[in-house]
Amino acid sequence: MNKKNAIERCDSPAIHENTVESVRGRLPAEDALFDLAELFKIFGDSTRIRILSVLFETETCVCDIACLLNMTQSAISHQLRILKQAKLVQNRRDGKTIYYSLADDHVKLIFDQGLIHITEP
Amino acid sequence: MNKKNAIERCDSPAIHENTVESVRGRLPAEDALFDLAELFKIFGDSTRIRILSVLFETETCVCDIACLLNMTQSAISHQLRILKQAKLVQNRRDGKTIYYSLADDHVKLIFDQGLIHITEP
DNA sequence: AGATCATATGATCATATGTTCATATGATCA
DNA sequence: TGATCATATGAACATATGATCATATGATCT
Repeated sequence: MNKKNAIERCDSPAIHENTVESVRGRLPAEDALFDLAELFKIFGDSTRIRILSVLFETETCVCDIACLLNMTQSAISHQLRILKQAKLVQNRRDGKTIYYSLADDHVKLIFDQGLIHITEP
Repeated sequence: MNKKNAIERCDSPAIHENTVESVRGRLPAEDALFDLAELFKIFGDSTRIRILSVLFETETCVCDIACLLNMTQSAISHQLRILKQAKLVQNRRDGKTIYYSLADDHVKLIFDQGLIHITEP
């Protein structure tokens, strides 16, 4: 077995070539993993998590969310924008007021799955 | 009703006092929400997600992970440290080699729940 | 013991991210 | 129409974060 057969794609050549090759074939697509990381990134901020936990209860306007979380309207608005771009929330206008609500049932499922991990010993 | 009864905890006074007060009582504890955001923050990075997706297949040593992901040993080691501190992975030593594996079944459940959201229309 | 291998870690640096401030937009009401 | 209210947004700034580089640690083998 000469050097050409060794896996040398990186500075740390694999120790277990068989394992590496086997696992490589079963990994999810890079794109999916990237998108998944992006999704969790959205959940990975206290402000956004708190906003979502408010919206789990009821649709809420920007102003009320700001009040509930004791933050500025601007900060909340910026984060709502991110949540909306990620399609986790949606909104509707009623006169001057804009109400935000969850876009999706998955959101709560993901949230709850995380909560289980947090609360269990 | 005088001003003292109005909710003025922030620069954006609530429009719907009843809703705000009602929701306030039902929100999860601040600590839990903070921890939850911290948890999702761990998942919110491509490298860590890719590492986890490797470990879903089999326990793997640092070197092999680096090879699989085409990254340096150091970068992987740093991220494994973060995953371990978050108790998402564990490790065992076998001679010079250190094998990492999932610490918890929840990890895959959270991962999969996110994947559902990604893959569904 | 010395050399080597696998991994860990501290410092550094560039980039990403969240909040603030000022201001813009868009709708309602007098 | 002008004033006001609710929300959105751009710029600026401070902090957080991830990769790299150099080096340390810890185990194995001769």
